[in-house]
Amino acid sequence: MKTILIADDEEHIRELCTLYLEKEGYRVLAAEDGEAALETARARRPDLIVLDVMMPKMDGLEVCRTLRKESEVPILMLTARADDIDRIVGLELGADDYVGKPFHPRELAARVKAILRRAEGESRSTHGVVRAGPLTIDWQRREATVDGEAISLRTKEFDLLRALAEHEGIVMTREQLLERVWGYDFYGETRTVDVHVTQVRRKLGDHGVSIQTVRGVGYKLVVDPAKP
Amino acid sequence: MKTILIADDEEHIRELCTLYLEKEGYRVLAAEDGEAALETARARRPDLIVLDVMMPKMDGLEVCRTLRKESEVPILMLTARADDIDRIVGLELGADDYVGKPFHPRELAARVKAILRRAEGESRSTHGVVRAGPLTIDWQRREATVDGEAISLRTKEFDLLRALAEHEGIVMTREQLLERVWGYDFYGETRTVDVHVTQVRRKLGDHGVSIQTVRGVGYKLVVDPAKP
DNA sequence: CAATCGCTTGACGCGCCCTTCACGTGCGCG
DNA sequence: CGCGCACGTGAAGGGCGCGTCAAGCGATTG
Repeated sequence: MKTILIADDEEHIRELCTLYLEKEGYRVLAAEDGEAALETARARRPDLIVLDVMMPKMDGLEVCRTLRKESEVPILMLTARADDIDRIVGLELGADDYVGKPFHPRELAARVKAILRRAEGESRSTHGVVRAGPLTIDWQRREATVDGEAISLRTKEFDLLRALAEHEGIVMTREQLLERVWGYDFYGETRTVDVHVTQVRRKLGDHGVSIQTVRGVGYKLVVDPAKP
Repeated sequence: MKTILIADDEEHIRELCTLYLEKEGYRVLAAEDGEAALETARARRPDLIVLDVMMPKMDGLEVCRTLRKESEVPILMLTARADDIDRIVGLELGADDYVGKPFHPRELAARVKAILRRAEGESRSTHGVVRAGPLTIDWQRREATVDGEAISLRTKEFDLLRALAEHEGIVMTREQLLERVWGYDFYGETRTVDVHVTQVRRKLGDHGVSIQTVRGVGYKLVVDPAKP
């Protein structure tokens, strides 16, 4: 049986995650701040660690850095800030994956399962690349292609499309997109998202992948199976 | 399992490097001065040796020279002085690579891995040379050429271009470049990178290889496939 | 000791892109 | 069937990221 350590300062998040992860058959440990996380990680040697970035005493980034020097244990970060993401998954911190806040515990459980599977077997074949039908997003090169043809996207457009592509078929609210792409401290209009969606739609063209409006909720990226 | 010998008179540097290298799966030996390094190298026959230039009793340059007469063991030099670099990688000393102090241990680990990979292939053809389209960077001779024509680069410009060329097509942030080229403890402006990029661009000219700005992120080196 | 070189940084200006406003449109619900 | 609300989208403005120049400064060299 695999053991997961989850570190987050909010109790209801720890409880929710524990619930879902135990349902998946994992043993779950919890820590409510960075120092406790580090201690528990060293003492209990979990098979995977979930770290919130924002925590008291020692933040998740610091905990991650410290742990990385000591072991290869897979680490999954929770973050609300899009800015953190590249550093987290990049070489600097060496985390294995991240989940943007707010998240559904089911998604967390899915990622955990995926990471553990990958850690056991091989790894890194799709490093830094997200695919959705004819759409390919390579964020290391920061290039997006549809049907093999490059499309030029501006900063926000790229991040927006990447966020949607990572949740292919899943509806994302404007608030989720704002947090993922703009960061938690963005205080502008939610309608800003709409404008960027329009731009991205125009650039995506008609190649069997599109951003659909879910009226009253948000947007989702869908792949048309009928298209070649 | 490969064995690495690290020689540096500062204990915390030895410890830090040992940590990172062991994490990569190497057995690590340590020596705190030049004579000890030479002794250990002869007795234990490591697969690679990391030498600090400034050491008591016998400096790294001297150790390197001595070892070179006895074996082909790959040697990586650590130096704080930019001036040393030319001699280090030149024919006289024949070190396999260098890392400027201050360096990030992750950087060291990456170079070590690269050298060992190269040493296994025994491919002297790519020894110390990075290619990207018409651009060739021979960092052992510390020469850069475009379309076979040499271009004269200053220290920072050369290291900057090398860093970008080693990640051809991959976006590097200003922070990554600063850490790589300037060292981890550089507390200056990130805009410094921009100025050097401008200089390098000017010297690169228009030969089908260029440094592209990725707005809001950083820079990447791209090769124009259309150019001859 | 003076002269030179290379690195850094401040300043300035340009142009892109983000954001917002405004208005038009169509879907959905009463 | 018509009203209202949610969304699409064009246009404008200005913020700011970046390119570039040049001065200052520490280091090095003759």
